[in-house]
Amino acid sequence: MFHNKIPIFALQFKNFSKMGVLKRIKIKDVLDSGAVGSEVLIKGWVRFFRNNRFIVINDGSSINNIQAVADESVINAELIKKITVGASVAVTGKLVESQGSGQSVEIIASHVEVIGVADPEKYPLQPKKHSLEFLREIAHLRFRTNIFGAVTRVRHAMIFAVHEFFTKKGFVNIHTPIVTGSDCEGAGEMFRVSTLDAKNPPLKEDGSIDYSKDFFGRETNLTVSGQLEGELAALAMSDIYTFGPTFRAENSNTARHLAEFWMIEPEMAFYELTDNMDLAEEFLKYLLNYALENCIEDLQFLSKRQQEEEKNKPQDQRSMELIEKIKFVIDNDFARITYTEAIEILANSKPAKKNQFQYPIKGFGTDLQSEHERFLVEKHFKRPVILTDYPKEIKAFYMKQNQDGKTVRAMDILFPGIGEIVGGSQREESLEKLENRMKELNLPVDEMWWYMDTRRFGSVPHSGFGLGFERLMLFISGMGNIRDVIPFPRTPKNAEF
RNA sequence: UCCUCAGUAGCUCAGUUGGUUAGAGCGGCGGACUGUUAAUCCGUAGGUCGUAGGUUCAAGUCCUACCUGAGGAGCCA
Repeated sequence: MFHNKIPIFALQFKNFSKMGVLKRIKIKDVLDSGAVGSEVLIKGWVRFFRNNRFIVINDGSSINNIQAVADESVINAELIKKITVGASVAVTGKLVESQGSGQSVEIIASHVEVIGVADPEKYPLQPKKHSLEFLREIAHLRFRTNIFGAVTRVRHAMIFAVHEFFTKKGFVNIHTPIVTGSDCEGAGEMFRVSTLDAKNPPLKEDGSIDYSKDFFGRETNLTVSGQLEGELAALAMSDIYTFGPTFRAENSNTARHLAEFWMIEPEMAFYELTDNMDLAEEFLKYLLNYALENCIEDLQFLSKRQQEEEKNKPQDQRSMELIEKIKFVIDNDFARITYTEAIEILANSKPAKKNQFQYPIKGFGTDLQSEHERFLVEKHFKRPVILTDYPKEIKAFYMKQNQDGKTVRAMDILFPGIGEIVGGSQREESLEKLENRMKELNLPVDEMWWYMDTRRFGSVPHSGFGLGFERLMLFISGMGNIRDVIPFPRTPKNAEF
């Protein structure tokens, strides 16, 4: 996806090593080159083998396969038995225009080698549709399917685009710690990290576990967010971002939650809430646009897959066509409203008046539920929505308090079908206000001395947000389950592979 | 964690109010086939019906518990 079309002479030149030996070329490059007449060597895995003659091969470089045509003179009966779905092969031959109708070019094989056989009695992937649930059980092999090939390539493109966007904007990438000693990151249950003997841990006099004997000399966990450390860096480097794994030990069993997921967290000094929203919106649109420009074939395939999956659904429950949906988000401003305005809209909405909300809107202070967010995004505004200025009670301690004494400078971006894709805020830069809020919430101010120091010395207004990378992948791929947009999902009761 | 649904061949599923020997398509295996497109055609093997109890003359089918998965909810990104 990052290669330009290679002119024929270039392909022919790259085709051979200095020793004059034919070099392997990726199938994507062969197809893009259109270098009909060239001698090529391709290597990959057999997807189909038809009529003892047509070997269809994929090497992961493209959603598209290449067909090799092998005469009896090239593959004898013994070799034919080894060419099965899933086997790895190397094919040498001349690239020609195809006589068949399913592909524009194909390779007339002069030599076929089976590199590794795949016992067809045991190989679980058949040339037919498999359920996504079944493929999850064979996650080690599902890269070999069209769907996961496409998702994996798009995922890579998005990773690259994240770094490109921030690099272009002068942001600095920070690796924040994965093992953390702070227990007030306030984002849910954490996984303990310990080298103590689980059956027989050292105890203190009162019978509690003595973590001073543990590896780090204190109780430690896997991080639930790199934000606090990100703030430290931003208050010196100006603009930073993190892109790392995050762990939540919540017993969440949904299509939108993982116990281990990847999060992008930019943190910007001298940014107020509006700057923060502007950046987040620009960022999301950049990523979507990057996908359209670099992954169109994969997106077209994923779009077809989604439509196929949804064809049995009633018309009004079907998703907008994937590429159309992506373009729509790029082309339209996100709606921006305050929490208080959202409550008003919801209170006056049809479902509220007809008592159709499972959780009724009880005015200011009501925590918005999925059904409310969905109404705002999918029914009322019909585009992404940024909600700001939430009641301080339902948000984290570090968010900047507004003058009204009731709300904080938070912002959540809600996407259709996904819900919250971004959560962020302007941070409280006043040492006094931050300390008071932490005391109200019984948070250990002393233990957080390093965090408080940034407010003590040269504090400035600053903001940041977190983007759940897999949620972005859900939106961009049209997949319905977050377990299908990460190679090896970690969820309650599942850490296989 | 809560609610609902599901678990039958390698995969996708059918299996009636409990009643003889549990079926199909795909895949596999054997064979045919030199321009196929999820190739096609002929033949064939393959099942402790999620696990453990229970009800019954009789359980894939009914009951209980547990395991696993899916959809929805909560928590959130």
